[in-house]
Amino acid sequence: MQTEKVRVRFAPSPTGPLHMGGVRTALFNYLFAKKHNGTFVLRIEDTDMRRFVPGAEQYIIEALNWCGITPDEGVLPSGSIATEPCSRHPFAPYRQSERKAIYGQYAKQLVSQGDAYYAFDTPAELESYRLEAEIRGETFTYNHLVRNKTANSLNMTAAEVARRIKETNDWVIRFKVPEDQMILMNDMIRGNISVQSGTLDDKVLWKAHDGLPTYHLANIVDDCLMQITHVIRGEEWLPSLPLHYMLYNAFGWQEKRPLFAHLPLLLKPDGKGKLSKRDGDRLGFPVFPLEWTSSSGERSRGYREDGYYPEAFVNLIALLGWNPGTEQEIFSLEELTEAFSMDRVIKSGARFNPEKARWFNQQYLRNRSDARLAQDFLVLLQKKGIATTLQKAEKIVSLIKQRASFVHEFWDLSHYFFIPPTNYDPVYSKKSWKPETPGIIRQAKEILEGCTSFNVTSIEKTLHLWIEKEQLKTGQVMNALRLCIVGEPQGPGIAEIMDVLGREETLARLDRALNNL
RNA sequence: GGCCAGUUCGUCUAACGGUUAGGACUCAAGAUUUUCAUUCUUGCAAUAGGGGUUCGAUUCCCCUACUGGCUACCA
Repeated sequence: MQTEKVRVRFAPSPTGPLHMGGVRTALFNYLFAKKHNGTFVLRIEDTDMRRFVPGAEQYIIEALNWCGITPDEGVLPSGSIATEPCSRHPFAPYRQSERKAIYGQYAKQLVSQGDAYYAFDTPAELESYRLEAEIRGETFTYNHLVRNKTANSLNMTAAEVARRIKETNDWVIRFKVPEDQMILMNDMIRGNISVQSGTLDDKVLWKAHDGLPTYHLANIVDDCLMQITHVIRGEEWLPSLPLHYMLYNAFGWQEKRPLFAHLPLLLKPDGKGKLSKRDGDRLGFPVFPLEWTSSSGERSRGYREDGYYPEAFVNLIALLGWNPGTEQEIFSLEELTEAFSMDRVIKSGARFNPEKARWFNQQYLRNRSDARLAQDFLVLLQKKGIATTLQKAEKIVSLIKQRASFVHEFWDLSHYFFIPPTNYDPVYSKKSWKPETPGIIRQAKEILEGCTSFNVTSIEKTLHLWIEKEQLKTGQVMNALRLCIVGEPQGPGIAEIMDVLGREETLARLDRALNNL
């Protein structure tokens, strides 16, 4: 076990918006770091220039920021990636494209040690190997059998190699996987894993043309240089773990090799496979923390724009693949940090459930103070062109909040406070508007006019006294009043609504209903 | 196809050899209520299959099935 300070990193590629699985990986890294008083580093792995997407890096930073899982190292206060070393960011730059100069020597070291080699296969040649294998019903694996037959630095003189490198651009550096070696690995979540090296292929470490290493080389070199102690990443990386172990061994870095934890994947709510961008559109829920518009103008919705609280979002993704072992389900980021432990991470993939996501937000909405909700409500009302006071907004919020999961639902739940009903729910009318009802409403009007102070308790008291005296049915009267005032069978207690509306508006609505029904 | 990992209610999960297999979401029923909702109560619903090991397997081992990932000069 490491005795030095815990250092973890989240190392996304800027190939598009980070999806919720990526955020979860970042979150677990963050939680692990905080739990152990360690450092959470953000590093941008942009070694594939063809897949680079402008704006993706900024999106990643903004998304993490929205979630409150901000990196300790790698990102400047301005929100940009640190490019110059300083006390806070000692290993800058943190963008791999800016670290180009570093990787070359390590690739060359492996070649000169005999752990890697120059391979001169053209793309066309590789393609034909694949085709041949396919005809035999196999998948082409670039292994020791292949490297013995192809043109590479293993089977030519140094002079020939030098000549080839000079003359062509079609060369890569491949890792030379031992022919027959049992690779023993350990994962913090899965325990011991072993694999025969003979089943592995000679992965490309250095690409032709763009002068950049592949993920594998850059990742190992940077993790070592940046003194990363724990690599927490998605399960899709598990098949690369043997290569990464071999790389650490080849460099003689086995002492510095971090501990690995491969997180279970997030799966589609239905059907097969891991959660993808498309599922959101198809099933009607966001897969991204923030809204994203692609260069082609295609828009993907975000949790933020859908009205989720970042706390709720973080809470719900934290419980996908991890649980505290208690029955607690609602956790602040601080509580998560306290409760998190890697040995309670689940091994199997977690199917995402959008309904439970809603429920989480509902919990957070309920726990918000009326004052805070009223602020948001006011903004929403403003967009509808409705002016009201903070006091009134707060009062209405307190009456409707337990019916909502999102703030944007407030309007549907409260419009009748601001706009009198123009049409009356037909089913409800049929049920509550009887021949004798107009008479009752007229009487109710008089009663309400005479009600000394127009507040909830006095309205209720007055109404009930009258109902009792006249031997009316409570339900009959209340439903009729609700029909007149709200127009539909929904909402809080009718006295509460009258209280908010005020005497004048209440009576006006009764008159209106009398004329229209 | 090959390699690796996984498999408890529909979903998220608890139980790290001994429980009537627990909780949450969803759904259903009931109670409360002037409507809707809330709240409360109850209910439906699971150890993939087959072999072992053991006094006893959800739990340990093996096989099969299924699921997922990977199999690029992508990460």
